[in-house]
Amino acid sequence: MPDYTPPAPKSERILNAAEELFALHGFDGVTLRGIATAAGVDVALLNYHFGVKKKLFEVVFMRRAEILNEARLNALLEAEASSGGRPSLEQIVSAFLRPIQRFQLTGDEGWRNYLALVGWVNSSSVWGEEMMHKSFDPLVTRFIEALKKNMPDADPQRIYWAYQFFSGALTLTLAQTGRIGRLSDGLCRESDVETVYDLMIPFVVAGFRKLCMEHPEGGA
Amino acid sequence: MPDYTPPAPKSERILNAAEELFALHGFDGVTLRGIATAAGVDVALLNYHFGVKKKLFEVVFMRRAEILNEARLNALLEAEASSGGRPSLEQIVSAFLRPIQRFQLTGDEGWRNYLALVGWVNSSSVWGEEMMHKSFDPLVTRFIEALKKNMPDADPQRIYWAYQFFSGALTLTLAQTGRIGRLSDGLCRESDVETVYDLMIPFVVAGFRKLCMEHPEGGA
DNA sequence: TGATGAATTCAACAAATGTTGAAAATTATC
DNA sequence: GATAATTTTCAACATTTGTTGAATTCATCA
Repeated sequence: MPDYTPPAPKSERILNAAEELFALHGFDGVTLRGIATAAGVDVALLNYHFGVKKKLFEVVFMRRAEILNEARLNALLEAEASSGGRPSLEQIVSAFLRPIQRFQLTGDEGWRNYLALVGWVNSSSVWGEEMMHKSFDPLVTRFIEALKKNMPDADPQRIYWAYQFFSGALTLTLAQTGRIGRLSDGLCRESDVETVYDLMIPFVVAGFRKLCMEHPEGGA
Repeated sequence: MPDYTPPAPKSERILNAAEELFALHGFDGVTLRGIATAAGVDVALLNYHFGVKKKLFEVVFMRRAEILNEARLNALLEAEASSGGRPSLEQIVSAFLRPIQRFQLTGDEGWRNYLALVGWVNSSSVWGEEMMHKSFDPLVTRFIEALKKNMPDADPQRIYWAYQFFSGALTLTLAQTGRIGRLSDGLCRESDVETVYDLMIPFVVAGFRKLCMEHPEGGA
């Protein structure tokens, strides 16, 4: 007989339904009534708990961002600790990706939806920028510092660009568009979380090395 | 005194306005009245020329797809011809990217908007899939065949995944989110089309090499 | 039990949306 | 220059949208 007050389940059902629908259709493609129906509550309850629509979206977006940021930061700190402050490129990139994989491997539908949502927001030109900046850029800046330290001779511009390519490769995969499945005629599945990061990490690391650790005149 | 009948300018103004607004806000974030106002025409004209909203979007999306596909195919054919049917990895990747750069370098606002729109659709889970598939996958399949031929010993799965990462890196950059500018504090600008492909090509080529041309047990 | 406050639903609002049919204007054809 | 066809606008429609205030249910606790 636990004596804690269980959190109001309906407000969480709203957030979960909103998470899924926003991930599928984006901000403007979702109606408050659609969320309410999916959550099995009245429309007015959304306003009662979370205010206007945009505020609801922000709550959904921030809810798991902090958890993910903390997991990533811990992974980076651990990599730095276990390497005497000199983590390898693989370790840095892995610290950025493996926590995501861990959350996906739990099978939690919510995390899958959330990560697809991040993929969506990251590619959304107008107001995705503000939200990505506020919720992720502090941590990203920390990772980029680690990259700069790992490659002190690299042109910072190249590190930023390599990160941009890295970020694009990641977020497209998170977005769960199903395109690679169709393109490969079922040979590859985006849901194959077990192996995708085993491929993404070497791909990205090789790109970083080429871009940041070789001189431009390095050969054909 | 030219005797050709000039194409109805208003229907093109509609397409251009729609192109820009869809690229900025996505399908559901744009209203027909917003497009009509931006184009300086009446709302009903959109239905008259292009039918329902989704049809208008498809026209916008297909309009430049064929041009881009043709330019890319020609670039690939040229690379194959100039190499005796054995283009290098750099040549294949360049044939995929340089035509995009060429269109961007013309300074044509329409192409910039269109390419941002492609970036948006590519990351959009639900109905982006169908449109990307119909308009781009035939050409993409052709490129993947060239990649397979270039790396005959590679596991096809790895080629598809490497292409997925490639595609993500490209489309995030096309999406023009402005994020890298903010992250790098103005050091890098997405609009710097002159140099971004000079970096993207070696990044991607190195990733392909690592993933598809080395044995999995290849070293730490 | 009864009273207080929070959580939830009901009903409805004004505004905006996609779409359409008829009228007006423009262009092409003879 | 009259007629037909195309293009464009006008005005309005039925829905849907986000949002809100009042009413109702539920939980807490003296």
